[in-house]
Amino acid sequence: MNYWLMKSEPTEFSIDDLALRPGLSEHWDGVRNYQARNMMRDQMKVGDGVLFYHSNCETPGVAGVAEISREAYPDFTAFDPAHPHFDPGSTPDNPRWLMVDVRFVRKLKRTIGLGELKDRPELDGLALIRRGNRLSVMPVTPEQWDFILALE
DNA sequence: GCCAACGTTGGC
DNA sequence: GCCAACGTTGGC
Repeated sequence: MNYWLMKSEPTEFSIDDLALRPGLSEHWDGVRNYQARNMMRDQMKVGDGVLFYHSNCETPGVAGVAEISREAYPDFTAFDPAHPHFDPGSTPDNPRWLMVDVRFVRKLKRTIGLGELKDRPELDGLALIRRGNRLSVMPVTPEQWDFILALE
């Protein structure tokens, strides 16, 4: 079993939104980075743990826990010219982008802020806090997973 | 293959 | 709103 951190802007899709979805599950569209796509395609399995991270907002940080509920399949938002995530280079016959489904597990009692994560030497290797990091999907080690959730 | 220009991400 | 950092694009 693997662990992940996935970023979303809460104004677009937040942990609270996920909790309101039927079946508590929703597709995770809009990943447009090859490194992130490859991790989803090659490594993400049903049941993997996900730290739900709120980005580009008032309190950036880990806001909840989710799990992978469906493995990678074509991101259909790339096929729709009217969709903000449209990519003419991706077609149903030859999809360039993939998505997974995630299921709500729980919302944290408080958001564990980015600054707090940066302060912890135990998390030095975490991709999230590497300078200039732009991955929206990144791996988390079991040790990092336990450590972050213990901060709650 | 190089690299400048551009668009995006995301913290602040 | 600003801007640093990054990935992608495309001319050459």
